[in-house]
Amino acid sequence: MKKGKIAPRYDFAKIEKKWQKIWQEKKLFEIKLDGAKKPFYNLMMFPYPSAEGLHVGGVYTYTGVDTFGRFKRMQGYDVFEPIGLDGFGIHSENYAMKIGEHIDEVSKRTEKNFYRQLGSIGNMFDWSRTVETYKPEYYRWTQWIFLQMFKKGLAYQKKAKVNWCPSCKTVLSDEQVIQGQCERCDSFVDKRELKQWFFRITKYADRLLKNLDWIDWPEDVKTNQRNWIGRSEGANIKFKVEYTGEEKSELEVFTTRPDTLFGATYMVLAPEHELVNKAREAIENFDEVERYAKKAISKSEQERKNDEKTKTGVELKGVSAINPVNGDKIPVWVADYVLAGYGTGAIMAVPAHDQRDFEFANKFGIEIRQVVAPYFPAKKTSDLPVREDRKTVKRNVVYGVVKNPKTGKFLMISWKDYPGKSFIIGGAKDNEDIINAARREVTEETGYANLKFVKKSQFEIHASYFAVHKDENRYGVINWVYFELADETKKEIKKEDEGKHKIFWVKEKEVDKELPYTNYHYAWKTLTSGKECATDNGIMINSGFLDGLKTDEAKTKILKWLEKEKVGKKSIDFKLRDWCVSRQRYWGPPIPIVWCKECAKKENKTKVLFLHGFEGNGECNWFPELKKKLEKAGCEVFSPTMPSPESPKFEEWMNEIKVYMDKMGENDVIVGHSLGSGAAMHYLGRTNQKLKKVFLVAAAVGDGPRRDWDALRKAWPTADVDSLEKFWKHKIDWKSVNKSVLKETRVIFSKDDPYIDPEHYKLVDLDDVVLEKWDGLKHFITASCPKLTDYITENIVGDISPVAVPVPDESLPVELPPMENFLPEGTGKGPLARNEEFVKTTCPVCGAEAERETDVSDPFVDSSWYFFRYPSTEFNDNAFDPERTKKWLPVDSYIGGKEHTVLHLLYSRFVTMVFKDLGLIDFEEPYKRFFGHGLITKEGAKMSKSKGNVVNPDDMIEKYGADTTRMYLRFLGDFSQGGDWRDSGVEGMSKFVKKLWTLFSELKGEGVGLGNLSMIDKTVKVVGEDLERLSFNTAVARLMEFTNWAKENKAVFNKEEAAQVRKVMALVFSPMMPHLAEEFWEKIGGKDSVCNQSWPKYNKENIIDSEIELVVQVNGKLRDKVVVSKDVKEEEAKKLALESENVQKFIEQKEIKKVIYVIGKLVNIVV
RNA sequence: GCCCGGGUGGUGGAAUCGGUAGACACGAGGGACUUAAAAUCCCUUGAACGCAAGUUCGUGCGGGUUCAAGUCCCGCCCCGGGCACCA
Repeated sequence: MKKGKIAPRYDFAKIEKKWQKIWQEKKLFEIKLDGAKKPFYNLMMFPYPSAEGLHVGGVYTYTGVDTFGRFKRMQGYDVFEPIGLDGFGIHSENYAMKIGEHIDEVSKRTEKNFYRQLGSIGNMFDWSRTVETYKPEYYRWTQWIFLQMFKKGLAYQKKAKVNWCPSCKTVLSDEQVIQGQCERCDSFVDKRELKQWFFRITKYADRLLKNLDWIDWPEDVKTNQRNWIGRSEGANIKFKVEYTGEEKSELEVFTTRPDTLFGATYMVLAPEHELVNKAREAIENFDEVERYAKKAISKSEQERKNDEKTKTGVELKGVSAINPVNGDKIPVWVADYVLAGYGTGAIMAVPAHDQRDFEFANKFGIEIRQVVAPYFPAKKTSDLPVREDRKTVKRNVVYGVVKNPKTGKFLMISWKDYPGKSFIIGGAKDNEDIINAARREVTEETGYANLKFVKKSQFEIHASYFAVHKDENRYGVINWVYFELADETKKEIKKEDEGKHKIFWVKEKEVDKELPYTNYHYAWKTLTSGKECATDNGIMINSGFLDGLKTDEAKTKILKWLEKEKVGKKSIDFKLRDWCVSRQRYWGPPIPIVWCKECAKKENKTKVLFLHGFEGNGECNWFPELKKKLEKAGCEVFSPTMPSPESPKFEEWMNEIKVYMDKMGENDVIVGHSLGSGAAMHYLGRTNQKLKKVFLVAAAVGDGPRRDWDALRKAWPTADVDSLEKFWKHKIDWKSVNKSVLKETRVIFSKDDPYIDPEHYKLVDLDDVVLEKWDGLKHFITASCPKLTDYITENIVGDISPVAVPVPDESLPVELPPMENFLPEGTGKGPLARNEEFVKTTCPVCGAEAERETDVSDPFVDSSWYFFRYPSTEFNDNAFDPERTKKWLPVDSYIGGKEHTVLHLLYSRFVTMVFKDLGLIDFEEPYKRFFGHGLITKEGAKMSKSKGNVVNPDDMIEKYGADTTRMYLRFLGDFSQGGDWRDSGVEGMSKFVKKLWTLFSELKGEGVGLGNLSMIDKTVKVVGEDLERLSFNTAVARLMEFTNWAKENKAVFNKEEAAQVRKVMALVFSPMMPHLAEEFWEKIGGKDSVCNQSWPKYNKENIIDSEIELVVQVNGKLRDKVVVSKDVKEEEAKKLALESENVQKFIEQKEIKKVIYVIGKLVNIVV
């Protein structure tokens, strides 16, 4: 360096500010979306900013995406790189709660700070098109999407068990529950049954799965999605169920292994299964069964987690199922290892071939029947494979396994011409007892005579191989028999057998190592572990017409049979559940639904069932009057006459009630009079039927002993009091009734009722019960009773559940009202329910007073479509403009963290498919290419505030500048794997950048000329390739090599060479260090901006060196290197290699077997 | 338990199709410049043996295929992430 010409200091702060200002002023990154010739949508995952500011992990992603985007821009694409933020949601809300501020204020501050930080990292964001989910301009369209879903039947409400954190007093989404515990406070979550809104994503399960076959995504991400969707192919099979001697009903199961049907030895129902109650009369141990089922259902997540390992269950005594394939009667159990929500909530258990069934059967001593034999066909690498041209002979084979209890060692044998050691193998004649056969073989071959039988396999193994000595294929049915040596007495071995084999005693641990074939390993494993449960494919045995088939063939055949016999059919099940989008929180888009009672009344279809009493009928008393009133109000009324009302039979009445109840549902009502009331209670106590309300008029529901039946007989000589008494004395299951009546029970009685003592009503054991004590109406046997009929009509019609009316598209958005107090209360309703002004509204259809839905939607809904909005932010008539969307979507490159690869990607794919089905777009996969990057850690540990090892991007940018930070982040590891942040690493990078800065001004071109600039071509080529496949760390390494080369030769370059080096330097560094590159570009007098330049071209010919280094190996080991011309002939190369001095040492006096030449790479001499 | 990643020097990490293992860095050691330090520059740096040329070993462990294995196959171990009684 010449004296006095010291290069100016690298003042990154000044340079970076300067260029950021210029970019903004020139609007360089505000792409003209309509005019773009080569649109390239460069998308990063929607930031979910924390109020604490940008995380260095965020910088890692965004600058990585930007480096790729800038490279694409230099390749001539019109790169659109939008930014926005996903600000709604529980995380922001919780943070605001924690610091005791209002979420609204916090969000404003967060947004400002976040955008400021993002402005400093040097990305080419288009700041004219930001999107924030909590702005009404945006969530208006989120709500609009909800409405389209609703209108298509894809959004619906249902009661569902949701995660409830007792400490946070709120509902949690599945992803906030980690191993049964609340993500925030670690309390164990409960399950609460609440009405929730759902999106019917399951309808798209097949499509979501199938498209994975062709979209350009990393395999691991696709696998994750496949597992989440969880498709399993199998069959639904119907089993007849018998109890109390008759065939009563059917039980349908789902199985993925219909081929194992012959091995089903019991059935298992989920505790919630309806058959548990349906068959209650027949279940001999119903109390026990019920106790078990109820306990299992009410188990908390914590208990479930604790009990997971142990299998529990109760048999339904008196109930059995009939296996359709062989007519076997098999027991039915209820157990909580069967889940109500999957398949049909019931299984056929095949303990021999399912791990869970196996454990269960072992515990409860249920038969285990093997129907699949593990199959081991010989492979070329071990035994000899079957020869098609030879006959096949079946052979029963025994493996005699002998242990010497004194030494703990096992007896093994080795044969000539036979690899490894084995157990004592022998054949058994067809009728021969397997134990005797094994005993005989052991004694014949080893001489040991006193063997104590321990156990034999429950399980046979099949193997096929070609037996050379017999010139035939053998098909072995193998069983093992396990003995212990009683003593070491030996008999003499036959002369002819002597010398053919040797015997050994081998330690238990080493037995496995000695065994040559997989079938031995398998046998040994089952023997030592006791787990004779084969879940893999194999050959069918003990299975009638399936015998001998392989698993796949057997599946096909049994499916055909099931369909032919009409007892089953192919069926596909998914693990994917519908997407719960309700949140009982404040900070989200209100769900745009209005609940209207008037509309409900207009379309009132409430069904009402009248149940008359003893000696009554469907048209008796005040029934006709009530019927008229109810029908006028739109109700559908059933008023049947029960079988023989004058001598009522319990069973007959139950069956008759069922006929009507089967037509009724959750919004319907029963009106019972006298004994009819009692009948209703009995019915509801015996089924899972759900009803809205029950009216019990002059109810006959009390317990028996209080009644004086003899007195009644005397007072009422014409009546069949015997029959009445019998009916009356059945016990009512109040708990079950409570579950059935969703809203309330109204009991109406008169104090002067001659038949029912008012004391009876104290026995009504219900939760929500309204007692109406009236006077002077006796037993309500009167043709007209306006007081009663008006009361009931008003109560039914006035209490119709409102219907969901969608807010009209043009009334959107339903704005989130400002609320001083936005905290959740834990009542199961969101904070919006407290805001009367918000709740009270008018129905958009009928104009009547109505109430707004108070749930808000899941933030995942917001982020499932944001990329549609970016290109269309200026359009206010639709969520996204069709033309714009056609031009810019699907997204060309989507980059984001792997942690979101399941839910977010799946949801946005689903929403895109719905858009397609709505005719809004003509593609159904939103992302052409997805790339999941890894996470960065700090010195090997996860960054977290509590550990105090968080890297603050602001600090880094202040200390080292954005360019150096960007460069270091690119260098610290493979983008897909993530990397480890080291402070010393940034320091090193900082030194490198300073060096580069100095070098750039030192390249003055005052030398004589280097003559060969092929390094430039190589760098341009390789760095370009690396950037294309997002291999940033190697690209940085190449750039460093290039820099080192330039530094070494800085004094040699002539003027022209130096100029070329400087120009390339500005260009190739620009995707990673955009500010610095702009500065370089300006220094060399470049026009325009460096980011508008093309990626440099390289000359292929310059890259190929005229001379190459050829590696010379002897037996694959490096011995020498020779320099040869690039187009050296094979002969010449081999000759040169053999002549090499060092090679001579290794090949002299040895025979050269072979010389291998790999073109342009190496010569390998085999001696 | 199941699924998906991963395991390479003192450290972060390269090695794209089975073909020179350790690119590029950090750190460390030695040296130069300096009164000194910082900064900068130069050299060494997988291990063992050797004055050296060089040789042997070496990519979690044990086998195998191959002229040749970090890379492919079989069986394990460990770490990280996800799912978890899904029939």
